[in-house]
Amino acid sequence: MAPVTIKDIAKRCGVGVSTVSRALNNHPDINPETKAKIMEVIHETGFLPNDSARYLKRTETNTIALVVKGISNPFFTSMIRIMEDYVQKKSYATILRHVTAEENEVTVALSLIKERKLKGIVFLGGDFTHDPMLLSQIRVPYVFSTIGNLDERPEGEAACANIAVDDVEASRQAVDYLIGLGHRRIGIVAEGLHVPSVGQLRYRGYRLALERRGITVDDHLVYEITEGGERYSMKNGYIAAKALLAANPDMTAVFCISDVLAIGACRAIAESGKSIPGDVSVIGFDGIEEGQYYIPKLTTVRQPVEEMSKESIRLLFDMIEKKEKPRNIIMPAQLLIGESSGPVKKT
Amino acid sequence: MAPVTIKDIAKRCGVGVSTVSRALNNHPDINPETKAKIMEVIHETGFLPNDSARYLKRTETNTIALVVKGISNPFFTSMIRIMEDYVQKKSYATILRHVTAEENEVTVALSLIKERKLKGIVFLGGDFTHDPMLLSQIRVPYVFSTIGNLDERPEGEAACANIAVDDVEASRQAVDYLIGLGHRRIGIVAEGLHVPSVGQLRYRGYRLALERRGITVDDHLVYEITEGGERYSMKNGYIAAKALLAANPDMTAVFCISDVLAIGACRAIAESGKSIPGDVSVIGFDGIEEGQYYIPKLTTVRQPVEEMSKESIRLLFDMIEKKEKPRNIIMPAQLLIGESSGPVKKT
DNA sequence: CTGAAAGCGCTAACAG
DNA sequence: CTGTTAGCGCTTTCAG
Repeated sequence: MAPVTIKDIAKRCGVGVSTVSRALNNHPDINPETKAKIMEVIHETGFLPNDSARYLKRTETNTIALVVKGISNPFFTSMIRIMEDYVQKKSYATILRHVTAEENEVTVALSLIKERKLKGIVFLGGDFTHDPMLLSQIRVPYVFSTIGNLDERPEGEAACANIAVDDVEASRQAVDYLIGLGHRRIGIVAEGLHVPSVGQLRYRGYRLALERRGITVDDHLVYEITEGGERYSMKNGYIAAKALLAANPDMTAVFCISDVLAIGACRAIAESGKSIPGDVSVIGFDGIEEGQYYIPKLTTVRQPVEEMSKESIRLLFDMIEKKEKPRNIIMPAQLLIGESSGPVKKT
Repeated sequence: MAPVTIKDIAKRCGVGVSTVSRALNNHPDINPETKAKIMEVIHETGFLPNDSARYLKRTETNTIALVVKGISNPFFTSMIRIMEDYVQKKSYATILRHVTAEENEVTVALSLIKERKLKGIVFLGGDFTHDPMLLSQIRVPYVFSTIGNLDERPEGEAACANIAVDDVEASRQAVDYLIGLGHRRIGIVAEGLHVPSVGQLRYRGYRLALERRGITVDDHLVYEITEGGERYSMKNGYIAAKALLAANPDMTAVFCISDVLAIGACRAIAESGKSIPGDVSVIGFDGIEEGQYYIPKLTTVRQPVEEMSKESIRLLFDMIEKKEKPRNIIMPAQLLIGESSGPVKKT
């Protein structure tokens, strides 16, 4: 059964295909009556235009793409929603593309640009560094959102638009807050320590806080997640905290580089018979909604999701519509004090 | 800057376009040397074939689609992963399509089938009932997964393949377990009470449990979520429990029709100064991983995610490859006893 | 306002 | 093994 096409509609209406196309695309140059009749037949037959064919032919569309790596991360979920809303207000369409851990997000973007004739791209999550050759092939404006401070990137990528919090400084403050509470034996659950990554930046903040306060960094207190696949998972946080606890009975606080990890860590601590924050304080990073429903409510470094999302889109449209140059924007992070942190227990 | 096409590659290699196409698609009828040379040029130029054009031309592809409504629901996240793996083992490609609350999943599926020449569809989440006219237009095998027991569906849809747990019975057992623990004043946080939906089935199980034990159903203990958008959210669970608690000081247990709701409810109970399960027991539904990291660990009705996912794909392929008829499969749910439920406090 | 005709980039016969 | 050719379904000039 051949599917119904624009030709069939044209035949049934006794008009040419171009007229049907005009009806479909809300073209002004069409008789309202003709249009009404065509639309009726379209509904009757349940005709759905073939997007592949449309995009193949079109030379430009008002569409941008959100290319997301790690879609299961709840931190991104809310950003996606806000961005989609905001793009819609600009009368642009959004296409959401999830890339797996194995795919290269730049390649995926390149492919989408060609096929969907995109006006711009927002990258959410994903790798910190990219092949400059590949990157240079992107001929439309694009923005990296929440992928770490640009200044930390290799030289070649300095021209990219970028929006993020100052991961190093925000982490430093979080750990400094723990130190202020009297903690000295502070663990960290991190990832990507030896490659340019958000994890590395946050780890650097951790070290910085300790060093400035004259506390020696003890490698036994550093847990690096190396497990493949979804690194930022509760399970990994759980495993990490178990290991840290076992190796450091004197540890009184843990800084986790994401809330999801922190939740897993809390569970491990609770299971070991210790109380939070009585025996061990826990701090996360991101400020996901879930953390506020956790018991205890998570202390965390809150990234300004709403503003970052809007700013990402704003920046992208500045480049698309006003031909502005890529900018590098640092957003303020905020330490959100919940119930998972407290003063160190007097001994 | 016109993007590089298959023609450019052909020209640069001094071959015809069809030879390039053959190289691209691993066609056997091609000289290995020619192919190697073509592939080299392809990599050099960074050529990416235009999928729209490919799919437009192709008459069939070994592809199935996962059409998911409510992608932020963690319960689906793991199912998606398992299904994708399993489909890959069958040497088929998967395309994951997220549909928003406003979109109609059947329409989306219809459009995908035409464009991507799909062999089959799995619907995950989404509406319980569909326009039979629309449904009948789907000309490839499809399976509804975790969308409630088919027997409860209107007559016209009896021919659909369906995989789910027995929502009514599983809910009945969960509530019966609470009754066995001595609870009499049991609240429920549900959704879609008056429309055919998973929520309605689970609510029916709740009523059934009470009735069989001779406990009168008290409408004050029933909270129906009506808030638009994402209904299954921690926030809604939180709001619901707050309301139930305020209206029923004597309530000693709450059955939530999803784990996400249950987590929100726990937080509300904890904030009201009551203890879980000391003062109030909480039971969820789904068995998401997150629930096992929650404090207290959630008591829940666990859906067999792994088996349901595999069975969904197996069923779909039985229909695709062996031309089997649609079947209706009921999977066993299992009450997973955690730390959020316990005997009613003696007064 | 409307129709005819020319492709978009690719695959799939069909001849060599 | 390889090149030529005819469209896939649609949008878009370009003439009416």
